Amino acid sequence: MSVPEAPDLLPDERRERVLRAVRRHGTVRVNDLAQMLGVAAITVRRDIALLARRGLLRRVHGGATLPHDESATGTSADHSQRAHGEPPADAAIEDPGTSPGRASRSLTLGMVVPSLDYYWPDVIRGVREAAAGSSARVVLRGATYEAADERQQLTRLVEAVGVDGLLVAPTTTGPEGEELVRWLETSAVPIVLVERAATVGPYGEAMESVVSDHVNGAAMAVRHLAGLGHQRVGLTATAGSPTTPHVRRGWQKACDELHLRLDGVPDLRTMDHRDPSWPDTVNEIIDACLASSTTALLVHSDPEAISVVERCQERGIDVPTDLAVVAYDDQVAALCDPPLTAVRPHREAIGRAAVSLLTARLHDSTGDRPAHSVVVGPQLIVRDSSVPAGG
Amino acid sequence: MSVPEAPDLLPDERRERVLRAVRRHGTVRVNDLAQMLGVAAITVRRDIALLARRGLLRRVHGGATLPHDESATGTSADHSQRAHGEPPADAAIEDPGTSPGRASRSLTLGMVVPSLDYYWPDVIRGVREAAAGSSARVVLRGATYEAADERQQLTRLVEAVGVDGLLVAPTTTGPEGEELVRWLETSAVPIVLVERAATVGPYGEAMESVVSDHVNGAAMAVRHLAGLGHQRVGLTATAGSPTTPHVRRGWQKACDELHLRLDGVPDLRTMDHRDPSWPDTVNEIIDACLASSTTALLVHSDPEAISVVERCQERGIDVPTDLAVVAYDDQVAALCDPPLTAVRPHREAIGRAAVSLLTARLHDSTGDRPAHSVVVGPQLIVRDSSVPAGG
DNA sequence: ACATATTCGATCATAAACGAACATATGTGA
DNA sequence: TCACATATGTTCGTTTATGATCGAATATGT
Repeated sequence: MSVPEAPDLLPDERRERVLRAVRRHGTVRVNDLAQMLGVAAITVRRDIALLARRGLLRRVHGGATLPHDESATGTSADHSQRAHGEPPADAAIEDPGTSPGRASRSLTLGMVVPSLDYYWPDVIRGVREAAAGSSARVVLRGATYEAADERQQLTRLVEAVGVDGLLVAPTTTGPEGEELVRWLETSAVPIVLVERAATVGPYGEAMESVVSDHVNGAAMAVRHLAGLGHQRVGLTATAGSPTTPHVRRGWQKACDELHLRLDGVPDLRTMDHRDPSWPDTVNEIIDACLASSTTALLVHSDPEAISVVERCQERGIDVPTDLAVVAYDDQVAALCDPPLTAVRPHREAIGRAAVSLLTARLHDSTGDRPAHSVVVGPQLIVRDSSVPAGG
Repeated sequence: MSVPEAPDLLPDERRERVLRAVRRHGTVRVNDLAQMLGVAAITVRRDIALLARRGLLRRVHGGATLPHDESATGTSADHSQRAHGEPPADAAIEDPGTSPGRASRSLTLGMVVPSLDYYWPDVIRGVREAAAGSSARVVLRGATYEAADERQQLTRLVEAVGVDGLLVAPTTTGPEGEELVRWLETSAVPIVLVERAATVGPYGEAMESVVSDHVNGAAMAVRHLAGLGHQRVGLTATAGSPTTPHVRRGWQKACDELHLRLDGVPDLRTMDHRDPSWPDTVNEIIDACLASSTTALLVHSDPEAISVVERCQERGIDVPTDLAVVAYDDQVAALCDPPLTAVRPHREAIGRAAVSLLTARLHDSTGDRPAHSVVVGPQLIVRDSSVPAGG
């Protein structure tokens, strides 16, 4: 369950979100929305009243639902004529160039993700939305980070469930990873890797994949900080994460390009914030910055970033004046005080793109469709932890 | 202090930036913009009001968002077509009858390619096919490799033809390239780069693009040759081509990975086969291979590869026994005798993917769709110029 | 039906955003 | 140089957005 998201939105943006929530879930409760949007219930009510007046949704006691007949009102530009009851699909539906009369047997897509509590829920949401938009069904399996487990899940999905294609976020590092990829290669159904990439075959052809451009994401953070005048930008990243190597590469690349010094600048790999040793680690991180007069720090995973900022404040180090902090990942970064500047991989877009890619392949009739890889650019959300003035 | 920027811009430039910010982020806040642009809030407000009057964005309390029916009015509304008296701005009060959802209005896509006689016809075919599949219209313009020319074409497409989006294969190298990219950034319509990539903005965000993975394409060729036992794999590539750097990088990378020697191995950049000096160049290429006992050669552009093979045969050098040849590009490679093994960038797929990407963006209603880049994997077509016996 | 728990909405208070009017540049052309 | 248009910033009163309070209205369970 995601934390109450509280980036202060424009009134109009908020209403847009209310509308999206209604379309996605069919019905919404005032209080849920209020909590989610970080505003008072009365505000949500007023929003709903406004939207209802425009015919965009229907007010009911306790919340709102989809309007009964949308086409009659005609006031909505972007979503009309959706039969009520079927929520979704303001998603980007990528039509794979198939002609309209194509056999539209509804597809079943299998998805295996390494965890269900971090990062992936948003990806899954994107998958769900996009799948609903092309009336495909999604069968979800959560695996641990053990490759054997993943193979079991995958086998089941293909053989027992009979999915038409797979979205897989597998372990691709280490020996089991290699083996898993080789196993995937032999799969009977098309596969799209999600947030992973791999090459297969004797010549090292690329597998189909959808990934965030973490390299450029990290580079963007560095460029932002360099633009603010910082000469020494440090990095700390959780050792276990698959994205860490990419973040580090992007950080290095951008520092090189901008001729920022790297000698002595912290480049740390740490446990994550749930590890018992974390409190000590935070101090070490901060000490390393102080010792090397590093004035800006990119912190992989926003919970860790929040932790660093809090400790800085306890130690009398002002953020952003003494140390500018940018979080890599934007799940909870907005909730910190001050709100953290963060690089946000667009997780829903990843999910949507993965479905697009897989359905495009499944609909391909030519048979010589080459492997497509989609790279989704992260966004840099500038908040207060990096810029001195107000925001 | 000096946050992102402070250079005082021309009013018009500033408005372009406002517009760009809205297009990039979906919504913007007056205060954020004011700070970013280094002007007072009232100025931003006035800009927003002006732009809203032209229908280029929608005013909301606290900022601005994308206009509701962007594709309908936004692009060509500027001068032609529309009487001055009627600001289409309040088309925000949607016309009920005409637009029952944005998907219905057929799109017009503009495309500018650097040439019409090599490589691009197949890309264009892919574009045409995909566009027809989603009943979009394509307006094509050929430009030379001069950036000024491209800008003229692009301006015309946007302002006179009124395209909804652009597929552009621009010059992105050299100073004109930089400038062109900056110009593209301010464009009023979404853009997808084709076979090019670029980053924009203060943080270097990626532009939307569709490219062939020439790096891995070349690497695949090397892996193929290494798999056949070759220890020294040379490269020759035409100096003028934009793909050459990628091919070279892939070749180097694969050689490194496979621990193939690079010292003394030919790494040549040449004129193309229409240059008067080409016949001499071919001999030099072959001589370089003989001199360094290089037994395999990757040749950029298949006409050049054919030429090399023919000369080899004239000189009594057997292909593939004495020298294995792989062509990079597969337009005419199959017609050689022996047929050439070739790396084939899937040009039609490039075109199709570009249309998919652009239409997906044009249909996006959320406004926070991040930049997607599609990387299409080339295929290695193994023929007789690399494998000795029956392949 | 009754009791209880929510939910709703009128009203007021506060904060932020807005815009009219005026003031101050910064050019531009006679 | 002056007259004049344009562009921008400042002040201040007005409008909009939001939250808190509290009595009324609406569900829900017995």
